[in-house]
Amino acid sequence: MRNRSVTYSAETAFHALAHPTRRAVLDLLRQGSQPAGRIASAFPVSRPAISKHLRLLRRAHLVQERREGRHRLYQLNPEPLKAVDSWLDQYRVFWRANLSSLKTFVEGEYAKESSRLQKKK
Amino acid sequence: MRNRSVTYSAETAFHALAHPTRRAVLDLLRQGSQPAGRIASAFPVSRPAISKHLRLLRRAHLVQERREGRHRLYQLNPEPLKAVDSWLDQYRVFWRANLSSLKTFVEGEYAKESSRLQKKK
DNA sequence: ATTTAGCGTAACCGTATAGTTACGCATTAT
DNA sequence: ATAATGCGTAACTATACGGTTACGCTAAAT
Repeated sequence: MRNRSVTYSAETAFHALAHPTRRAVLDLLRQGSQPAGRIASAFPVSRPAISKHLRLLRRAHLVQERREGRHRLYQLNPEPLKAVDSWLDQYRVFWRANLSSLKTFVEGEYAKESSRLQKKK
Repeated sequence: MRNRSVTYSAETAFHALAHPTRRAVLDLLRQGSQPAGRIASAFPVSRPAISKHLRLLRRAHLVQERREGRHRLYQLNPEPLKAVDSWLDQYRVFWRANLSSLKTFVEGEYAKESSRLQKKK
């Protein structure tokens, strides 16, 4: 079977990652798939609360659900994180560069724009 | 002067990045610092709305404000993105690994847990 | 000295979020 | 057949969020 690679939007991924509990759920799942109840018991909030976080993670395709008897096993799917990674990619050059030289560059850029700014109306 | 490197929490950064407009603002600032008004004019929402987004980005230390006469120049600060990057780092191994072998690994992990799961009360 | 420009903040509003408890539906155990 | 387990969903509540308009302060322009 061919390795069909799907691309996910960074949009839903970023949104899903915004909540600390959801990031912690993913962190937990790095150790292996776990049933919903076990995931819930790892957090100080109620089971339905976790259930809702899991739904959001499912929608973001960050986890996959698999029914196993009366259990629902959640498995990590790291694919959408690639989109986050490539968004970050555009910024790596900025934090890798020497910061003071970056500052100079940025200020230079604004200087260039400055005249245009004045002219604008 | 020493290069004092500060570490920022991933928490506020993730939260700030959750909104598409704020990510777009950062994208805009990659081209160089800009005054608030110019930033606002690049978006279909009102100026106060952008002002609030900028406040959030400021709190996350993703931008820095600098007064220049009656202008307020906003400058990108990529530092907190490092925290996001290192969070992602723990996941790179997962998406780099062959997915089918990852699946096998994860299922194996659960199998190992399985007996413990049964015993739990 | 007034006026205009640039921009943040306050007050307000509708909607989304994150949490709760109550309930219901499968699946396994007895 | 009945009871218990695992887990999602509905209904509800409080708070956060993102947007708006109105306002006010400071800096430049006239």
